[in-house]
Amino acid sequence: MMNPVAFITEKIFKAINAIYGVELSNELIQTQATRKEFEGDITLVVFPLLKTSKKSPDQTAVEIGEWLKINCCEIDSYNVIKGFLNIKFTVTFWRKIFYNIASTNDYGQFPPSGKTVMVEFSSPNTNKPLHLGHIRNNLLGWSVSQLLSANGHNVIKVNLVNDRGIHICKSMLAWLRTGNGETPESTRKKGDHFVGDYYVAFNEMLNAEVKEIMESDHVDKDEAEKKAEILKDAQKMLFKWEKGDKEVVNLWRTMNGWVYDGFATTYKNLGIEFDKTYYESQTYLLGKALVTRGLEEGVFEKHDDGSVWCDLTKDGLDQKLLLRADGTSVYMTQDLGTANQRYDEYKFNEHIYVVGNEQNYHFQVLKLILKKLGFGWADSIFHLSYGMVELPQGKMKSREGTVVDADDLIEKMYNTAKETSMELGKIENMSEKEQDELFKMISLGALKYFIIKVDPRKTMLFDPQESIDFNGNTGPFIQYTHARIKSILRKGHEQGFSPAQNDAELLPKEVSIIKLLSIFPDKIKEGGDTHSPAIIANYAYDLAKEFNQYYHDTTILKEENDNIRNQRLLLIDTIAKVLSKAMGILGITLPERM
RNA sequence: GCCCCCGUAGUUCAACGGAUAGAACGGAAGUUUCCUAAACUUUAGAUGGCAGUUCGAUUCUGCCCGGGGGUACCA
Repeated sequence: MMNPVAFITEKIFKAINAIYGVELSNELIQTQATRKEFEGDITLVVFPLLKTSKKSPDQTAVEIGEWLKINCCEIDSYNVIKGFLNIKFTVTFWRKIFYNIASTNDYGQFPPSGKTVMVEFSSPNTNKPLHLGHIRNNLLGWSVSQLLSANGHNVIKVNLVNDRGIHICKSMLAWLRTGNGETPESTRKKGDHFVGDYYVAFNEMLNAEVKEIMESDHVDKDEAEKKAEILKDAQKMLFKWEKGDKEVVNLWRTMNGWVYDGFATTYKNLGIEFDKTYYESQTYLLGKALVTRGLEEGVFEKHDDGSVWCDLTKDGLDQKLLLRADGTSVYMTQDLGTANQRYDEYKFNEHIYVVGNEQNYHFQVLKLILKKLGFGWADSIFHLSYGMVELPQGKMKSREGTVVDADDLIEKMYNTAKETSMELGKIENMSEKEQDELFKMISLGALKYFIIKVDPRKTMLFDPQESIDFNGNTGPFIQYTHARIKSILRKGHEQGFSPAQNDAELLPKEVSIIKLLSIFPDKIKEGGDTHSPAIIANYAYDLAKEFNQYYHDTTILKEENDNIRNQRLLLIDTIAKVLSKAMGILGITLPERM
């Protein structure tokens, strides 16, 4: 596949070698797309080359430009402005690039790299339904996985379900006390919401009891919580669970089952699936062996009370607890164990954890300890740390009831998509089923694009009202663009036209679209390297916008010259294909009509 | 206290150390005889502050101001 940037970089390398007799490292050859206000396609920044040329910026630029023009037939002309060498390729060159792209199957897909990448994401607790924060996690995890696949890697998507612990016991206890034997079926509730409601009920009971104790015993909140019977009961239940108590385990199984049914629905609605699901109840004991080993090797130390620690003060960090005084393991212990297990299982080249940035410290420590234990693959762990999602009124707090529920949100988006589409009245001739699919497509496209287009590392603001906007830099804008292209192609086909490559002339706008198409693989690569699907999202938007402007001031179907018309049809057909591939990576499907 | 992240138009987001800091929404004014106006065109509007490094700083360094997160027996 010919890439204009790689092509010109190589030519410039040769030019410098010929003119100055120096073999320059590629880092010094800095190119960028030429700004619209100047003539040219690709621009060389000559400042880094001045040390080599020992001449003024303009002189250097002219010398290189002149050499290129004489020695490369692909270069049409050049101009120099303030130390920037603007290079313009011939139309023949661009046509060749265009032809390559148009005839490439699955353009943007890299050949197999032989690398295995594991991506862990979602990682829900089983005591409450998924919320907006999980949605960002899920969408990120999914799109990064797709992006890495496009880069040719063998991707394994895994979920780690936190299905054990005190929080689950709280829901269980509340259900035993107030549930009256109700089930999701009997109440017609989604399983995860059903269980989540008992978690809320538990906290209400706890708060009531704490308040009582605070008043009667005149103690503060922390002290009162320690005395609360209901909390002790929950802890007893956890103890029973760990001992394998039959009744407790059965209840646990039943309630978790309800939650899994609910999760499955939400994942399906989001279009997300995993290759493998790990359950913490099956892995929480892992890691203890590693602690023993670390103790033997002197990497860890045991305190007088029996707790085990890793001293990281020499690395500029704190002391880290690995085993409690009672011998039970903590989060870190489990993660050490599961990472080790997964490496043994898959021998991954990279393991990405999609986890919020409040755990930056955790992953810093995790990698460090794995290294201290002598695991060379510790360096292949990458924490894809994403920022929080905030609401207009501030942070989401489950205690204050300001969480945005995932299922509610999906439903609201659906209804808005429906209303808007109905108002526009362009879908009357569709069947109910087609309409339903379209509304789903549009609402999910809006939601996914809105979240993915933001740099993962940044805290983002989610305004439920504004996110349902379908204008501007949004998913539906791109979907609409795709539907229009398809519509034009259908119409063209009806009239007996078909997309075809020939040597018809290319308009400047067409060249700029081809330029944009030619950098798609670079964007896939960049997005994969930086683990940022946002790059793909913004690229797709640029492309869609470019099409809209192009279509506005060019004739296609009415063009009388067969060659020109067919070439233009091929161009927009190629745009549709690239849009489809790009959005597919983000988990967004594009409609044939809307 | 210590450690980490962030601060860009009224708002939400962009910008490998590169040219005159880009979009979108919202505001103002326009466009509908190739598909489908969920579109297009024009217009006003921003780098928290002070130094430093550099040919060149939103980007790198230091200090200050403002916001968020973490911080040893929660996950």
